[in-house]
Amino acid sequence: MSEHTGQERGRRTRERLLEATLTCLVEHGFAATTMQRVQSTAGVSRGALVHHYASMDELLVGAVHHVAKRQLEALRRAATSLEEGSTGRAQRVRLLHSVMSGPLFLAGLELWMAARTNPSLHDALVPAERELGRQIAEALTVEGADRANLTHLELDELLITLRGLAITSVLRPDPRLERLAIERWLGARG
Amino acid sequence: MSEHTGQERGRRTRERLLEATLTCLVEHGFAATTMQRVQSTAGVSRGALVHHYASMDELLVGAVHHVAKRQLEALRRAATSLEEGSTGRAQRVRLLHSVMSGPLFLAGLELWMAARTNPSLHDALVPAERELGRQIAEALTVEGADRANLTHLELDELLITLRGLAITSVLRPDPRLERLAIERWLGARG
DNA sequence: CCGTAATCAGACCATTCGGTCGGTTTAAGG
DNA sequence: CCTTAAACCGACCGAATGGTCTGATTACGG
Repeated sequence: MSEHTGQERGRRTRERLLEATLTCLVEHGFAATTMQRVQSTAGVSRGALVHHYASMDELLVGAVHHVAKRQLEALRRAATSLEEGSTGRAQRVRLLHSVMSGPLFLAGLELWMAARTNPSLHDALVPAERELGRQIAEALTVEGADRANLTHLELDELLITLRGLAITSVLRPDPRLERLAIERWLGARG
Repeated sequence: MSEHTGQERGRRTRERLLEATLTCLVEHGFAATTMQRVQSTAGVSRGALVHHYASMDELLVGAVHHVAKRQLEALRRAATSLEEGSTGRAQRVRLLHSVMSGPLFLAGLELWMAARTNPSLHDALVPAERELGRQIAEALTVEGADRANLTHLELDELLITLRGLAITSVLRPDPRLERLAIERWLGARG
């Protein structure tokens, strides 16, 4: 049962490297996320890092997909409660909010900003984010509950608000304002 | 009349350096905004840069105040149309939106994100942003037009939406969605 | 006119960066 | 068992980084 196969070992190393990359992004920011910091955070040699990710760009692209994957996992795990018929839009919004905050989202935000001026990151992030959006929509939709499900447009609008909320909270955390903004969003659409 | 005085020369140099810093932030991002790039963009020697801003942190703190100043100038210039009694909330929102997009805001956004993990930048940005918010509120308020003026809370909420809009547009510019989000915000408060 | 302080110039420095490379270990297959 | 390839190691490299330092130039008060 103990998976000590060769390719499994490589897989684990890559996982540790990507996880370390997210940690660095969250704790030190994009500018201070260097290969040396990532390797020491992961507890991995330079050779190992460079073997799996030949350049910084490759590592960052890997991080993009990793963070998307992790966010989707988190959402799906949280969304199981939806299947049990329990109700409304408010719950969906709360679910999405939980994914659009916290360390995972912060790492994604750093990559998002960096992608603006980094072509290879940009080329990886845009389609990844598009796909993530699709998966999120799917995970939040319950067959038959047409009244509570969100349209694509509503989802886009909600994402905008949540992003604004997240980036605002980065420097000015204000739970009261957060709750209020979400309440208003819900209230505005009856 | 020609201001060739000594301290005026220094002031101009500082101005060019700060302007070059904003240019670098917008065109290359925070991570690639180095002292060398700033000095060559500004067309200034290393000695001059380091004379006015002894460290990178000092330069960035200077940039924070510069961008705040420039944003406020832009808003005030645009807000003159308000004084002439011309109406409503929609115009205020449009005004604010014009300040919360474009290169100037982008530079501020880079600094905002960087401030999360840079203490001295954080210490400079938080109070500066608070003050800017205050000044913005003032610039948008017209005495007597109580019905059209925005409350502090409404302003905070609007800023959240506009920030979300801005950061979304960084990677997925969608004028249609932008307009829609703003319309909804206006409509929701009748 | 002179001294002094601000401004500017650019050579220089230690450190860190991303990336290369030769060699070793480990696992898989014939 | 032996070959082969993937995984890993860490010394090494040139380039770029933020920052220091010595002098030159400029402006201005006395």
